[in-house]
Amino acid sequence: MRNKRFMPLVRALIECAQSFERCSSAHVRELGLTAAQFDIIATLGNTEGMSCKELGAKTLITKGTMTGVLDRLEKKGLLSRHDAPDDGRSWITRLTRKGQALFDDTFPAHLAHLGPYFAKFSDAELNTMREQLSRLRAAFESHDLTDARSAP
Amino acid sequence: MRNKRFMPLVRALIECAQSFERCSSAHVRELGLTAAQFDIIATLGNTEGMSCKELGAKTLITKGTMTGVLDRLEKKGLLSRHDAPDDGRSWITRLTRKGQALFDDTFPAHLAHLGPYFAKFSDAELNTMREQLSRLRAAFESHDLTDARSAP
DNA sequence: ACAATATAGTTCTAATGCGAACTATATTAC
DNA sequence: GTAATATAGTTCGCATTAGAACTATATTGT
Repeated sequence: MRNKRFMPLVRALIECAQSFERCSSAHVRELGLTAAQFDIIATLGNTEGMSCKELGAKTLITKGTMTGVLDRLEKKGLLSRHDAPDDGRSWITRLTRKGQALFDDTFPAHLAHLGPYFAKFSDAELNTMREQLSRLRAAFESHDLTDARSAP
Repeated sequence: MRNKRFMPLVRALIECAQSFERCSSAHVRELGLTAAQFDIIATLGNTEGMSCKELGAKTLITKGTMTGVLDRLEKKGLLSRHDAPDDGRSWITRLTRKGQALFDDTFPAHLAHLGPYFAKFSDAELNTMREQLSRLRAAFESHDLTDARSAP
């Protein structure tokens, strides 16, 4: 059957991603934020703000979750929501001055925290891994593996 | 500073893992289970059962979450808990006949569902990726990046 | 213009997910 | 043997996650 040849890779992938999340979020929590909250702050840092949809695409947080995360950040005074100029359904979410200050304080510190974990990997190695993971992801995203599909 | 050279890899890693989770759990949900529940069923399938701790190590579900997942599976009649013979604090969790039947029905089907996503990857490629991911994970797990450690 | 459809965000429910506090049992130190 | 400590599971609080139903606004087809 040879059905299971990919299982060790799957396991390594999931373990690696979880291990990174633990590394990363342990540090982020010390900064007083959750991983999802930090993700939003990091994405909005040094930008003019963006819509909920754009945030969802860049952070991989789904929209149902997004509302709650943004609500809590807004309550903390770290971001604000403004009417989008050209779409009455949409908001522009932007860091407040306090939020931008938090970004300035924590983002470089977070990168500095993560850097050492990658010390043993050359740029070329990081690049190769990135390419392979992208290729694998593309395979996962291909919804029509063998089927023909009717019109969208 | 060259501080951010690893960010594209991190992003690719997280996206790839999430993409896999979506692929996998979309199929699992059709079988009437959540991803965590299926993970437990798959781990217990064809075994004599194991402790909560062992399950946690094999599935990466933390013990705080484990209780709830096992409770729901027990309520569905898919597994049962028995006293551990040599440790009064511990349980042996085992699939019921119904649980084993579910495993037999769904596990091969799940592997068959996932297989095509890896069709374009050779065994050698899968192996290389697995090794690299393991190496990366080992880096994340190394709590002492620069420190010496005392005896265990 | 108007109806059909699509999209942006919100709300809802169920299930994780994590860390911390807690209980009960084991193990160790002395 | 008893106190100190460690471990297995449970419980709790809070945040996140996914998906589905819902509201309000846009877009499209005619």
